[in-house]
Amino acid sequence: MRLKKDQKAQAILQAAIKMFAEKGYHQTKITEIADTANVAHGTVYTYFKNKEDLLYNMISKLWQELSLTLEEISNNANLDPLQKVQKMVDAVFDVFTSDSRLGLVVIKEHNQLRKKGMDASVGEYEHLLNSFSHTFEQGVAEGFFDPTIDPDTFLHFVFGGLSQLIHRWANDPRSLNIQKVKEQSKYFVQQSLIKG
Amino acid sequence: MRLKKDQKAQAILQAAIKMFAEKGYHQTKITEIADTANVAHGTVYTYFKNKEDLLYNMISKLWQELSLTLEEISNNANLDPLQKVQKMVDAVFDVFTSDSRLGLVVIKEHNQLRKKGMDASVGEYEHLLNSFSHTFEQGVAEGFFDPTIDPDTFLHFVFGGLSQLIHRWANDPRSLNIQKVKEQSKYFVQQSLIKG
Amino acid sequence: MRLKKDQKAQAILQAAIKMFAEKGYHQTKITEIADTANVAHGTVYTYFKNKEDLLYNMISKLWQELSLTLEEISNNANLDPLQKVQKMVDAVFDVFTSDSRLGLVVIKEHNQLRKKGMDASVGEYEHLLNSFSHTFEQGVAEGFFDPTIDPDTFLHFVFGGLSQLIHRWANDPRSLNIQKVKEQSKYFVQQSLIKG
Amino acid sequence: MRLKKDQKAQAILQAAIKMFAEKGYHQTKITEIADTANVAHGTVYTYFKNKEDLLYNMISKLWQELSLTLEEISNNANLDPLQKVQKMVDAVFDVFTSDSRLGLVVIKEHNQLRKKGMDASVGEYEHLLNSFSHTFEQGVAEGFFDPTIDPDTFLHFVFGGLSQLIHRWANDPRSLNIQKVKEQSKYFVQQSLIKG
DNA sequence: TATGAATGAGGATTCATTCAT
DNA sequence: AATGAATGAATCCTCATTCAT
Repeated sequence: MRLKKDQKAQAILQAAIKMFAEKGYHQTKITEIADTANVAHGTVYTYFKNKEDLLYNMISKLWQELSLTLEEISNNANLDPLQKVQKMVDAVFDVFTSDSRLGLVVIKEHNQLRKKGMDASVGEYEHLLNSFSHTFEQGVAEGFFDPTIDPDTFLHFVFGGLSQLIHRWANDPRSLNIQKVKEQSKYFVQQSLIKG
Repeated sequence: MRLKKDQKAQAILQAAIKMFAEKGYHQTKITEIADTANVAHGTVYTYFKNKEDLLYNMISKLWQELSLTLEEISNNANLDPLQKVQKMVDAVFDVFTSDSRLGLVVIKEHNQLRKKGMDASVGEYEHLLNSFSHTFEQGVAEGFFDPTIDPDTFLHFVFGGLSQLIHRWANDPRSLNIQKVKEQSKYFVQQSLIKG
Repeated sequence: MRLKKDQKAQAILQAAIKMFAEKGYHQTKITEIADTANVAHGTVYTYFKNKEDLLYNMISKLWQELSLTLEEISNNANLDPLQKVQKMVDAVFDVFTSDSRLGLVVIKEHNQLRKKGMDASVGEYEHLLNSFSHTFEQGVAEGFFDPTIDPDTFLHFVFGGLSQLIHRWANDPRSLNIQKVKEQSKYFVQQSLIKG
Repeated sequence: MRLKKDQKAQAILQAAIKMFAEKGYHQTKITEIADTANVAHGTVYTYFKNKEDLLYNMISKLWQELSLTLEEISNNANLDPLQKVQKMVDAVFDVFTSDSRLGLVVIKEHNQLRKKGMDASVGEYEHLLNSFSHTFEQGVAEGFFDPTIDPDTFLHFVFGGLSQLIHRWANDPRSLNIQKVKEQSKYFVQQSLIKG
């Protein structure tokens, strides 16, 4: 029973991801999500508070996943700071491209939540920032990274860059070779970080 | 008469920029724009076809401006490729921060048009891409830039990074020192481009 | 459930007939129809695509009814051609006066649909025409009717005449004795048809 | 100056007739009429009180013309009652088909005015009715016409029949031979009127 | 008189959400 | 839990009419 319940919620969430990615949040009707999930539209409200809650759920899910992964990387004693940063970039790509539609939704509609002060990512984002900052400081202390770089600025810059690339790719996967893009991105990051 | 007409259209456009930046496209009512511009809501339709046309106008205006500036930089024979790229980054910051609200709208709502195939920027964006690609190739030929870099990927990456930073700043100007951010951005770009 | 559903649709349709007859199609607001039917205005759109669809439904319903009746008369072997025509006139009166308001709407607003190419009646009208033409030809063949009459012209003439009378009556039932009008009409038709 | 003024009013009225006939009253915008008449749309209000006044003008104009003609026929001592009626039918056809578009407007949009109690035709229609009634009574008195006929009913019947035929013809002039239709109509009228 | 920018009343339609079954 | 009929707030856009120039 418990399992079944989750399955239906999952089906609805997946349907919402699909539709939000294809048509955008505002252009997607609850009815379309319900149809895609093969349930009555009233059922959506059994599992989710409202339309925005669907968005909240999928976005925070991805953020949590990413935040957790970055933390693990940050705490991995077997990696040097540069390796950690490289792995972090990999992780961002992996999370966003594992479900390209979900990634697209997060990138496209994240502002939607921000406006309403429902920003689920605030907490997760700080978490993520901390993981990176920690790694960056470690890198500076160990003489790997350029100490004149502001980690906050750098993080936003890189995150923006990766988002843009992933967004392009998700919209038209054939226009970009995602593996090459990933390698190039890691290279940009490395070049920017290491001491000139 | 002609001047007056343009003035009213400008007032409405400015009001729309203000409201779209503050509340987002979908959350802004035509009535609010009209109120802000001190005209009756019907007047909006005297100057603009519909709500989306307002967005189209402001976005394409900024894109055109940027596209033109980048082309000029690209064609400036007095600058070496690295200087050109630095100036291009400056130009992006300048355009997007000259009217922080307009910049915010463009970054936030650009997808809105993309969906409808009204993407005014497609043409301008290609133009912009060409200006950069040209400069990049020149830089490679003259031995300044790393030839393994894909200019397309790099451009998207940098553009994404800059967008993200500007977006953060425009939402809360006190959270970031825009001049420092600009300098840092140029540094990242330079580090990524020049031969390791 | 099925029954209930139809009942509500019927209530809305009846309300629309009432309002369209009283105020005309363009002067009637959806809200008025909904109020008259004691439902929320949104409910109208649960059962009908839009305002025009309401008109379409009521008009095509009456046309179908009439078309069917005329066909039955036409095929009735127990009647001679003149009797058939007389019965046809009766049928027109009966259909249009059974719900005087519906009749009024059909006569008043039929053009509304015609403009949009939604003319449901085109098919039914041809059907009706055929029933009459068939009867007319039979009448000519059997020597009852004047062969110099063009059945098409005659049909339009009679239909126009009946419409006008019914229209007058429906607008102000006390101004005309509908039974007398019916008898007179049948007399005109008979006089026009039979051989001079 | 006086002439010029009338010319402009005429141009606007003609434009309105054209547009109302083509698109119907509600579907025609003042701007379209003004464009067709090659004046600014504000100018329409210099010559006509409002949109409905345009309709009123064209309709009452035609009614007056017809009313006058019928009166002349009615008073013509050189014609017997049957000849008068025949001429009256001719007159109806002539008036309505002289400007087929105006005829169409009158037939299509006459109700529009009736609703608002602006029925310009009330006076003229009574006039017209009187002309016919007078002729009919003369015909009965002189033994030409069937005294059991109610002239009111007959008039409405005939007027409806003629309207319908003219309407069909005006909408698609090639579908009906108007001269034949006229002759047939006169025949129907004659057959209905004369003593069985 | 002529113009056309400005007005704003007016109304159709959508769709997220509720709730009786 | 599941359904989907019912709701009505929300808002865009139209266009007849006015009036300052």
